[in-house]
Amino acid sequence: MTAADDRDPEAKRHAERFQRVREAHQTEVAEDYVELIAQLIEKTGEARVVELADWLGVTNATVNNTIQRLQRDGLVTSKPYRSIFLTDKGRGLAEASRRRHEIVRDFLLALGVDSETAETDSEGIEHHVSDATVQAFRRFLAKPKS
Amino acid sequence: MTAADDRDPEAKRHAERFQRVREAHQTEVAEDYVELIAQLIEKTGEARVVELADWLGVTNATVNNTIQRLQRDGLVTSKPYRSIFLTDKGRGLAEASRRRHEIVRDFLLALGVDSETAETDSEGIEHHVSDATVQAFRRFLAKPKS
DNA sequence: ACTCAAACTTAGCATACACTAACTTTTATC
DNA sequence: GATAAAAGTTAGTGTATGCTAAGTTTGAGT
Repeated sequence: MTAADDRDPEAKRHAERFQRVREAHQTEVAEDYVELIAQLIEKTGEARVVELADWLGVTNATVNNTIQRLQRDGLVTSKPYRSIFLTDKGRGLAEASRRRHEIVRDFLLALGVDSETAETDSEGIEHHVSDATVQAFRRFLAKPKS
Repeated sequence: MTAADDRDPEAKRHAERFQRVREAHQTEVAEDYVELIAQLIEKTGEARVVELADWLGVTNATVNNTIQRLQRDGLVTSKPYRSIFLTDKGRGLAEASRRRHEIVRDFLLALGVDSETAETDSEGIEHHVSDATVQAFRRFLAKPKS
């Protein structure tokens, strides 16, 4: 394997970063769903397909589809025509997502971004901030404001 | 249309945000490609399939596929077995993406994030920051450091 | 000018995520 | 308790994004 690895090392690093972004993509939907499911359960006592569809802006059929994948992946449980529950794993992911989401949103607000933008952008950004960046956001939030 | 719109207005706002994130997703790949194509052309004089594949960490076949879509969308031109060129539209998108990407990366660095993390996270974040947030990042960068 | 490796393309496949349309189950109301 | 509306499900479709395997074209070196 002398020949195989003589790629431009910069290209290699670049490619690795992209691969990480692609991986993040695969968990985005799952994170959004479990986060929302947790919120709905907290707020209304249960999470139903129509509610999820309403909050996500997709059809019932799409939600159903996704819920099946989440179930396959061990994040939720649900029986036909019944409401949806989080597994321990799902609850853990929901908690972590919620915390990260809040920090990103609060950080943007602290930076002077208007609240509607902070809500929207944090929704997209939250899935792409590593722990190191979250820590940096936290440090900024902890700092006195001048 | 009295009945159709009596949804929870909070749900409605939430759904709209998600729709925006979903839309951003559709342009992410295009942005990454044209940004990289512009860089390769600048650096080496041309953009070839193998190079793109190498820098993106995907196969040649995947690049080919994507290039065809970009061509359909008017962002690049290319003839079989030849190198890839940006259209005016593609160049415009590449420029805008590069600028936004740089600001996000510089912002993270200024915040104290280590450089490898800044590179990786900015790659994911850049597609989800609105103009308003970019402005906030800019303001922060312009500010004297204490 | 031949030859062969590298580059590129094509075909076929898989998964995620979205949709509509049609159907079934549950539930609320009379 | 019958029935209609609401909720949920299923089937079928489409696009984006990825892959492997097999083929074609180009171009470099002899």
